[in-house]
Amino acid sequence: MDNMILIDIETGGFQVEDGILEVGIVVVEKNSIVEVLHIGEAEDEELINEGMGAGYIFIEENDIYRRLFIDILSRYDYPIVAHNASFDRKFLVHYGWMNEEYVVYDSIRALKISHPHLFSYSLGFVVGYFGVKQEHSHTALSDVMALFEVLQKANPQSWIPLFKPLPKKFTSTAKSFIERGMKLQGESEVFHGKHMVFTGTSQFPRILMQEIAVACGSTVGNTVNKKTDFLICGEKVGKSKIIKAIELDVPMYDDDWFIDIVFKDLSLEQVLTENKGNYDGKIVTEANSPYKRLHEFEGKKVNVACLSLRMQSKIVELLVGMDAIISKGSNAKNVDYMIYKDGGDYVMLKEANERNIKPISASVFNRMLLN
DNA sequence: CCTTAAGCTCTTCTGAATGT
DNA sequence: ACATTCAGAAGAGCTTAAGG
Repeated sequence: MDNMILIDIETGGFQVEDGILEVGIVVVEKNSIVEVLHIGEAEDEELINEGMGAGYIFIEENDIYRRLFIDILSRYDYPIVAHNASFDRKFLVHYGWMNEEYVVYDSIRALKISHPHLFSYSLGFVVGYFGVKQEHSHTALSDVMALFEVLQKANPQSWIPLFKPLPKKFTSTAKSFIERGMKLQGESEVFHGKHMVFTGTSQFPRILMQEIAVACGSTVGNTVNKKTDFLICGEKVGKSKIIKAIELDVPMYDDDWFIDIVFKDLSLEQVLTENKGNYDGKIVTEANSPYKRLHEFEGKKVNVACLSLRMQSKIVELLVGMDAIISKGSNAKNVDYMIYKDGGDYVMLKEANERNIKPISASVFNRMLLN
């Protein structure tokens, strides 16, 4: 993507009501920066490099700044790119700084496609992975400049725009009820000897609709034929079944008609079932692993500390595969290497040199595995 | 020829994970 | 807290083969 408007905002919190403190903007044309703009009003100069908007006043309702931003968008009209763009978009749309129709791309998504095997895609991590120098992280302009550098090095080719925010999904009580499992109660002969076929989606899953029909004395088929007495139609009906029903003069009713009749005699009882969950750790064999085996860790003691649990277990798994000896905890002294979280400022890091420990950030380790 | 059901494909739904 | 993605599961339709 040749032209884009990179942005980053710092806010007062996670919710839109928490307001906007800083906006950083970098306009890019053909891989070069053509305009840089920082919108923010410092209240305390000493705090402004602390990050997360510290030292700045709230500007979300300031019309001069809002116009400044809108002006940039109208002058360039390039797509907006941000790291976790939906977050920035939510704030900017809420305060009328941009229209929700404006085309927005998420750089995390693009980086996931171009570099699929990173441990993390947070800005801090990718900055480390691509060896970008950044002094003041979590300040709007510094972050957006760092994002520019990262994108220069990563050069992602696949950009998929964010969609417009979707309205909240409608979930009826009936629907959430059925998701936990149902048991049919009562007896009925209301459809005794009949043969019926269902099409489309209904308030209840097809299998339950069929079960209800059977409980009422009916038989159930999958295709309409001359034995069929009724075709029960929900939403999004099957074309072929409708055509066949018209052809064979089979009466068609909607699913409400069916439900009204059967629930005069029957009732549904909720049955609690366990959520199965569908997450099973994938088995990664050495043959299909994207990561290299690094022989320099073989038989060495490696300390892993101050990492997120997910990243720690990933790194430990890889190191164990390399026959390294793992030490956990943040006070290991007698080790050969330590792998630490990017951007962390740890006591052990400072002492590493005099203890003859080689420190490696998680992003650099990630890079070693993929090079 | 007719009916049934298995098997395939496509879509929708879901929980978990992840970012700020 | 919330939006979003991901990947697997489930739902539904269509096609086809088998059997009467």
